[in-house]
Amino acid sequence: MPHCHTLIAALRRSGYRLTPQREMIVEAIAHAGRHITAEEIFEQVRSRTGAVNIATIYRTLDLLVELGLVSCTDLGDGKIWYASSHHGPHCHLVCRYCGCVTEADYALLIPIDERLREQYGFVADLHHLAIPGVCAACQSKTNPR
Amino acid sequence: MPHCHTLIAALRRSGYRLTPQREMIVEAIAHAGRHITAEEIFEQVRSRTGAVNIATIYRTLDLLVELGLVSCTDLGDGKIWYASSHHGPHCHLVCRYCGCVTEADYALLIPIDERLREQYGFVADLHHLAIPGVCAACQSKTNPR
DNA sequence: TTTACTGCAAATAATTTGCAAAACT
DNA sequence: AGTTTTGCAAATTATTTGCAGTAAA
Repeated sequence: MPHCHTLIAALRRSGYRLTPQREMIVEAIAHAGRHITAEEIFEQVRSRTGAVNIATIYRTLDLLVELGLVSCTDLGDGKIWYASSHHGPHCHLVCRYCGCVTEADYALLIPIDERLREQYGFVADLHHLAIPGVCAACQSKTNPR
Repeated sequence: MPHCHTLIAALRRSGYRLTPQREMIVEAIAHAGRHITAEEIFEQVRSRTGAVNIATIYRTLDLLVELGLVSCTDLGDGKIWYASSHHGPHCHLVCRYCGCVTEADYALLIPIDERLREQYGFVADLHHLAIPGVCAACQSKTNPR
């Protein structure tokens, strides 16, 4: 488990205390290998020890995001999805019918990044962009207009 | 006020009843000329007559969205933003510091639209995409890493 | 007159907060 | 020891829902 150690070390280096709760939360995120919600982390940690509170999960996540160790994305489903910053950039294709989320190549956003910077002076955070639409599987189910 | 009449006519044509509440809600959206929230519509309509319920606003908005007369966008601030479909396609640049929202040209998303279709079979709904980042004004306030 | 629509009030659901007790360093 | 961090429970916020009464058609 090398990656969660990096995160834990970063927490320490920033002057924050290492508690068993934080350690377990960090491990849950680092080992997930995908985006997870606060609730999922809560369930996962609770099944290991029983001793955690959902408020602690939220507070720790806020901290990790602020330190830049974890990224968060709003996929428009009312929850916030978290992932280790180690998880490379990509965008999320969110289907409005089945709700499925596909990760797409980040490269196709690069030209947009540049143009937003030039034309609007806007530095976009495209590393976890959520794009709504209809997935390939749901294409046929949709009534053609 | 020609545009709200279009929406009202469309409601009628679809077999829905025209109530004073719906009329006022539709007018609020059509005349806003920008995206507004359910709460804003509520306040606006209430100041005109006092007789509306927030639940009615939500139910009417759901209906209008379903009929395709109104579009809704999640700008990641916990609210849903509504606009008349008459309001042309564009994307929203949402600043994560000051929260300001800038409308950007839709044209720069067209290449992405095409590539998502080709490579992933995903038909993106980019007409009101929200892009998180940092606006020009907040650029200087941010601590350079 | 029929039944779609509204108002009201209570229910959700995810997240946040205040405060006293517990535990890192 | 001293301050950070946690747990608990209550608060918040945006939105939804059940149901009985009201009003378009």
